[in-house]
Amino acid sequence: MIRKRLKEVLDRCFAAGVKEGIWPAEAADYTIEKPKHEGLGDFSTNLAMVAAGRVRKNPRELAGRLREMLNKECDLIDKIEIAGPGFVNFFLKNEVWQGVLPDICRRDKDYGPEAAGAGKKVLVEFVSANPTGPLSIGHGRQAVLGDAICRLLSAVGFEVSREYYYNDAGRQMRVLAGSLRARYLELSGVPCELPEDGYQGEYIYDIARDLLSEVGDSLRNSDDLAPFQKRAEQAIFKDINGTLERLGIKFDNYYNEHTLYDDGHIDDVVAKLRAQGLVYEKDGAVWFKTTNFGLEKDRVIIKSSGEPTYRLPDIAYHREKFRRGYDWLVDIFGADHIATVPDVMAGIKALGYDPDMVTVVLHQFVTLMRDGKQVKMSTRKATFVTVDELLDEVGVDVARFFFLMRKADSQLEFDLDLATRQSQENPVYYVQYAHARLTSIMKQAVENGVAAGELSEARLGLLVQPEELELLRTMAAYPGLVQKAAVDLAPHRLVFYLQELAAAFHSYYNKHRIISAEEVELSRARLWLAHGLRIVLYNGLTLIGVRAPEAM
RNA sequence: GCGCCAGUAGCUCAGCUGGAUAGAGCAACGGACUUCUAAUCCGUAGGCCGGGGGUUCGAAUCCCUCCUGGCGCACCA
Repeated sequence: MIRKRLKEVLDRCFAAGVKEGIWPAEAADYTIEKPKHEGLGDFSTNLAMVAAGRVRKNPRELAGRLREMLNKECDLIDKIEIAGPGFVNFFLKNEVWQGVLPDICRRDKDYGPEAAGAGKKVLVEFVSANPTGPLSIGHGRQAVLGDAICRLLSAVGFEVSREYYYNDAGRQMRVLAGSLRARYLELSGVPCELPEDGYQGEYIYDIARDLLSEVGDSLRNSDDLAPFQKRAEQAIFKDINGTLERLGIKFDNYYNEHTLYDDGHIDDVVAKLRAQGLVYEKDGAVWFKTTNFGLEKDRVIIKSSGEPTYRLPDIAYHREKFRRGYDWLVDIFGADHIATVPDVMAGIKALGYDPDMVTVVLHQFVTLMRDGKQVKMSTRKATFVTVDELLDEVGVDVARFFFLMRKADSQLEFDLDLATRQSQENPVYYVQYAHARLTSIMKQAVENGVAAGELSEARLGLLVQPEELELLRTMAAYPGLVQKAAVDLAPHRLVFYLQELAAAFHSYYNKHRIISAEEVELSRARLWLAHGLRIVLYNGLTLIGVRAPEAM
């Protein structure tokens, strides 16, 4: 907000300067940012340096001209300094910062970004785990990441649809059904080996036990895998959905790969590609000429067995997403799925759609650390830790916060020792504690008869301590930060911001008293500051799906 | 061999569109509770931003190259 106001002033001066021939119009790509170090002002611009680079003039001289022009604009700016190689630093008036508080308090839960994406429809696909077993830690990261991204996009005005894509057919599911059948037979007294590459997890036994107690041994002589497959899928989806519910995640739609076959989309995609000469037969299989799109080699889309590979439905699925009329498609995949991305993009392009409308967020893996050592996980041996087990151990708030602490590109080391610590070093509690503390102060104030009074009568000009102004500056940056985090699909920035804001508050709290019977006016102003802080913390925590407790 | 991601303090990681003196948490060390919640704070220490070249007013950030780690490179998903 404030940056925007300053930018308008600066743009006006820049335009005037262009007219006078002081700097060229091409220098318009200058930026305005917050200096890294204290004492360099509230904002800073590189305008003079960018311009000087174009016309071979001394940047400090141009900075001087800029300052002269800006000196007439005094409603925001208190002081202007020229520093370093030619930065122009702005020191804004305290009133500017104090002025953000009424805005925050009045908007309350609505305080945040403007709806820049207004009306645009975005489809976010995430989790998309096939029903072959419980959600693992990696899925957990993806689920929370995807959910946070959705929340952010909604916050900036996008119309968000959350979709879970799954496949309940094919080899994987047959193996799953075979595994269940084996366990079922074993439990009903018929010795039976797991099929090759079978699912070894304990959860298969659980499903088998339920099945046995329900239908008895009536399936003992059945060679048909269908009832086993159906049973396994139902049970596993129930489990997955239970986990997602615990995490506070809801999907708008579950898209079954099978509908792509039923509705003829698979055949149609092949026909369309074939019509363009992008498909050929070799070794009994059907190949897609991905080399036409700059890729290294062609890929099989229909196996010699007649079964499509995952690529074909993936392409058809993405085409359906386009056809359903979204403005933006976001896919969230684990790093192990990277190989599919170029193939799908090639397919989309071949079918006449714009791959630039798809953004793929690839996230790296999660390693669990316990007692300073890595917890070894293997899906095959079923030694993985499930999201459910993690939630049992650390709770939803901690799990969500930890999953969001790293950018998607980084591998995430989940430190269970740190996560389970109920106090001190745990960053989740650190932020939550700030909110609880603020709540407690507000309550305390009422009990002591030092109520904040009317906002319109509060003397916010009394908030002149460096720590207070710093808090106000940070609070003012919140909407812009959320905005940027949303369009960049980077929720970790919000997590870092919240830690920063909490730290600034804790520090302030230890240095200054908010409630004071002697200085009533100051108390009132500070209580409004506390109120505003509480709003920003609450909104930020809510946006990442972490609770903002009133007491701890 | 090829592709993607990463390499920043002892450990885990931020660092947005290239900006000024490189940031946080944890761990370590030394302090602060008769006071609004000490799940807190203050202070100290800790760095060839993997190496080497380049681009420019200016590089952790961009380009090239090499090294290390992770993940891919199926007629699995």
